[in-house]
Amino acid sequence: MKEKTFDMIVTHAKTSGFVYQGSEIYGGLSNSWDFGPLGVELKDNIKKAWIKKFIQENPYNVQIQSALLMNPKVWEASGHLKTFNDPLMDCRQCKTRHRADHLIEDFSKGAVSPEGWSNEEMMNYIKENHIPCPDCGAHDFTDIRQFNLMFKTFQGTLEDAKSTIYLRPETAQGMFVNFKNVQRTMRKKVPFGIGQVGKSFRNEITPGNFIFRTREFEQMELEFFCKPGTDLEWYAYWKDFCTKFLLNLGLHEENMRLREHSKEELSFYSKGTCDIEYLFPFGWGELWGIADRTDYDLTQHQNTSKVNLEYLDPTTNEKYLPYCVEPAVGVERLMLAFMCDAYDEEEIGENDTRIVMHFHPALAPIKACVLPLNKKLQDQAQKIYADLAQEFCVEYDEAGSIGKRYRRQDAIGTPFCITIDFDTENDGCVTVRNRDTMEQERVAISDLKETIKKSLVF
RNA sequence: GCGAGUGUAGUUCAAUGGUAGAACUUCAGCCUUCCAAGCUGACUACGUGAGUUCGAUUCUCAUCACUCGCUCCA
Repeated sequence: MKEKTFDMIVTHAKTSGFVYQGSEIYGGLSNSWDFGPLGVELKDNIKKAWIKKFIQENPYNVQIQSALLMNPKVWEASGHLKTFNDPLMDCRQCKTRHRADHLIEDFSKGAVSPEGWSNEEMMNYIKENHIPCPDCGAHDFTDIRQFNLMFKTFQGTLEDAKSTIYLRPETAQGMFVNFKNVQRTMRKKVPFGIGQVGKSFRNEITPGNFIFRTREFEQMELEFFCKPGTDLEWYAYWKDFCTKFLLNLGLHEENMRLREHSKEELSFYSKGTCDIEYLFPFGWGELWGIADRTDYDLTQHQNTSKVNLEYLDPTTNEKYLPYCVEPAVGVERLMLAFMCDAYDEEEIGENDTRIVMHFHPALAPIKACVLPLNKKLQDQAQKIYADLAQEFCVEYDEAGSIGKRYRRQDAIGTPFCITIDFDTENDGCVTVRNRDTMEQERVAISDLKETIKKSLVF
């Protein structure tokens, strides 16, 4: 096996129909990506897998789809308007960038907390105290510039401050504001979870690493509500659940690790957070964040909205705000991990290589490709193709030698190649060739669907 | 946003102050009875804009995009 680099994977994704650069014919748009036919299938399969395991097969959870545009009060309550807003300044000498509030905190060794200060106040403090650049020691900062990580837009046609709204920076708040609706209408008892798959937008200062960090991205989040005191149990449960989910879909264990956040690293609302990390070719990167958010979010919304969000436990008659454990993962990020994990460039024989994407069949964009050994067999082959296409995403290919067609499917991760030969008409069988083992097996046409179906279980 | 670098077919690479060659890919045809065969042919590129020049893909500037680093990352 050849060593795989990130470049190889990115190139392969771009040239084989998984991902295209966004708005490419206009010179692109910074860090935007379009998903090609195969990319959409892969992405959808990942989402379907998540929904299957987290919602459909799970007795506790239901899913919702909340609006991308929400009342701005939501972001006031969640803290996003405050903390998604960074005062940044550059050192003109060494060209490094710093957060003004961090400079003040660090300089005063925590004695001064600039929380709630205006930019002028921070700027004045930095000047009066001659705070140097921590990297080069110079006193030559640019003015503070405010970086808001939320995408702003306007509701209605009038662009004034009153109509300012934001694209959601996470899907989670949709679940919190609908906590009561779901609990009541679905007659849910704590513990229960609300999940959502949907797009979020963040004006990241530094996006990059292909589709790893983008400004527009899709999340799969679960907000799991439980009785205070049982949260740590559930926290452990979901950590384990997410890990197994990835392993069952074929992610290599040696490329995964669980990293518990240190106390200093924890978000202000969180009692415990851990990341499932994946070893990308560019290094370890966060894949799945599992956080014990306590009752922070429901408390915030209850206080801001003045709506009582307490849950009445029907067996004990206790009233309380449930605690919340949140496993949150980005779809594109997961997709990238699966692509990196599946990518392989195999050397077979002398001067012969093939690119293989070893996707789990449930994730593979194309489940099978139907190939007539010879063009004379196309009628039979097309019939089989049409039949399979009713249930699965399959392809038909009659161009080039059989070996070449096998390789084409290997490169996009198709688990099965179904070859129709001159015996097919007599014995009703076809050759099924396995992507991973390259082995061939005679299978009756009537058993094809079952063979494919079996492989999709995870 | 700042600093450094990069920008020629779909991909990987050439050449050149007088508008560009190839390999692979793709497509069509011939051939072909299970792992990138062969033959014939076809499509396709100097990121964009301006300047210098008789003439710019080549030089200059701007712009856009990408890569790396920094700040950020619920």
